[in-house]
Amino acid sequence: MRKTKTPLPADSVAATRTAEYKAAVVRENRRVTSYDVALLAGVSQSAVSRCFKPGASVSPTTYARVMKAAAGLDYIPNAAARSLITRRSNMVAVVMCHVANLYYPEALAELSQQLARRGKRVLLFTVQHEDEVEHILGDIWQYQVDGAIIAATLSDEQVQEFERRGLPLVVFNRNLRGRTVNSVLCDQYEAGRMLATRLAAAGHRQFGIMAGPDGSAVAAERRAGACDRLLELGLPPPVLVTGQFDYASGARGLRELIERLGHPPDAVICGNDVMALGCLDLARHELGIDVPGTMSVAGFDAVEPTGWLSCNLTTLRQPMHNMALAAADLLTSMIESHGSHLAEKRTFAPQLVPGATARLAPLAGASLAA
Amino acid sequence: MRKTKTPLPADSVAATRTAEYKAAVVRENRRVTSYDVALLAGVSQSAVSRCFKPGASVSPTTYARVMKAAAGLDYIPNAAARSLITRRSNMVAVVMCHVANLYYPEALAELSQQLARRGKRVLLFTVQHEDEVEHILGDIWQYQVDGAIIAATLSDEQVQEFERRGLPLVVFNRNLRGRTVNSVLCDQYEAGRMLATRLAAAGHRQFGIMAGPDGSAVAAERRAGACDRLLELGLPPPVLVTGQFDYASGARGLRELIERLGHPPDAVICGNDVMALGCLDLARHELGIDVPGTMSVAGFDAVEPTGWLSCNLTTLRQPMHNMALAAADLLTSMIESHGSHLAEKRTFAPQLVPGATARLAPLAGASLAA
DNA sequence: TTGTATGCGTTATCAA
DNA sequence: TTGATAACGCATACAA
Repeated sequence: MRKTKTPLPADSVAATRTAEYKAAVVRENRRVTSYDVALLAGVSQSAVSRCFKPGASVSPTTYARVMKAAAGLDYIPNAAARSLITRRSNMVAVVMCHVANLYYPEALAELSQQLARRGKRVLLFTVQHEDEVEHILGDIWQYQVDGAIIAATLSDEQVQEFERRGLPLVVFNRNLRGRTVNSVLCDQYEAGRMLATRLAAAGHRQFGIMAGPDGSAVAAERRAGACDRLLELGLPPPVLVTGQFDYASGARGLRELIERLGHPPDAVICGNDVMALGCLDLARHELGIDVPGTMSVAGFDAVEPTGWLSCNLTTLRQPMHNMALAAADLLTSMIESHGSHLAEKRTFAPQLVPGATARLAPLAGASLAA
Repeated sequence: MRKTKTPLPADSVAATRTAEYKAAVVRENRRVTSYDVALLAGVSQSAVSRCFKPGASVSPTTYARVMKAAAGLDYIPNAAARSLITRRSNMVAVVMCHVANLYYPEALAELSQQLARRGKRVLLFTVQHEDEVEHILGDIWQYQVDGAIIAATLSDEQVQEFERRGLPLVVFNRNLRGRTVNSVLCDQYEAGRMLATRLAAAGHRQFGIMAGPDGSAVAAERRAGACDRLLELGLPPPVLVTGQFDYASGARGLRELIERLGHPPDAVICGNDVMALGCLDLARHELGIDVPGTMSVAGFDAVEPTGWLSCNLTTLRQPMHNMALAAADLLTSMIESHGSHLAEKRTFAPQLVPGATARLAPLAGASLAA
């Protein structure tokens, strides 16, 4: 204790006491708790707790003293302890497959933002293939998240486990047939149909379809939509190849299409943009094919590079912002309703981005206006 | 109770008891706890706890009984409760600025994977601008993460707060001058120098430098490296413009360069790849400039599209995989050493990706061999 | 190896 | 409005 002739001003005394407290906490290798703050502020621990709960009843003077003590001690409530009793962790598990791919980051960024706006943080689970999801479910249960948004295909058993555990679940961009589960998706089947319709209307007859990998549900639906529509229209059966959703696959796919047909198809519908760009580059820069003069190329997703001059791809956009918003809303609503929320499927329409790599017929509405 | 003439087989009895337990848990609106498992397995709660702790001493029979009971009740230890006592949440905060940008997703995916391998999960904090970081620090303290990896510039005070709270911190790809803080980075200054050197050696004299936004430390270092090197080489002062790291900025920047010079520069060093591609597209497709014949264009990051045929950009690659690995290692080591880990800065060299948008002189070594 | 007892840091209930 | 007290679900020291 330092001795002074004149008594210390109140502020200084407070500062000294605060410093002593902090030293004690460090010495005893503890964390700063609400109890420390209470002691320093001269109130009960529950008073401190109430000060950090919005809308609790505390007198202004108590509040001020507590906040001052808390600030001095760098006190922040411990979310783990809180979640133990409130049963709310304010964390949401987000599961994604290829975060490094071009389309997921946008979804993730939007989700993170929308959830943050609702006071929830994203606990991220990345996985290389969709079938690895099983391995991380255990972690999801452990971490006591308030809910999960999963951009992967779940089995019936897996969905049931969510239900059994009462864990709110939103499936993102996967169409789980036969299961009533909350989901947000872009209508991939319709997207495939739409592209086929518009291309066919422009006079293309021989189609090549370069689908995504076999494991992908999204790929399967886009392919099915396009194929079904072409069949309906009575066009010659399209030639079908598959790729891995990557750039190299796009080039390989086009080579295979040409080999099987003996010539380039009139139009190539690619499973996603990256494949479409691989296809496009090969056609233009290696094979010297006139796109869209003699061959049209289109993709899905409208990822950023498709808007660039040198790409300017014809593609279909998924309204990612709205989808993320919907997912966050659905999940929040489930969390808040404690399971009484009815399962809902929110499907968004894809939006055609004309680009310059495909000849498209004008819309019916446009021709009327002409 | 169902009455049966013959006694139920042991398995069936167990199943019935398990079902009763589950029903009770639901009825009382509780969660399944280690205590429930203990009761069902006929052991103490601590025995259950030990069964879920790797390397604890439990007899095989106890272990088997506990695990059976646990499986029957879908029991999983509660990580929040555990973290309260172990002081480990097994969560790491990752803070990033524009997750939707092309370069971050790769970093995030790598980080998530490397951390998962070490038993840690990523709690994601996304932010629009680097100066918003301040707002999320409070959340970081709350969530009791074991450490943080931050891809944003921190102020001295902010770094000090991490130290004060004893929270392990790794700064990702930001060079915090004057502060001893663990960081992993790619040498952006050297990258700028390298590009200037190689372009100058190929005979380019009049440079345009299209830097990234003013707020970005990475942008500033790349620009400084290039400028300093050009000055050293005694070349005419480069014309300097800035952009926002986006595609549109690249085109705008080139227009501005041409306007200020009266003609295209010999070479444009762009602050990142996306701007470089914007610049390149404008030059080739709108202005009809021969790239790299009369003007060279180069960028930084080697994001995926730069490898595509129609882009094939000359750029510098950051060894993201190694950087993520280093960051995860640094952080784990800090966490495990309880603060005795000495601050370390791990700097990785950028790697030139020649591409086809810039004339580059052969390396000194190559010319010797000739 | 096993069980008992205690504490982690908070919120919630209730009486004052 | 305030304070005492009891959970929340687990891990750990200690005794058996």
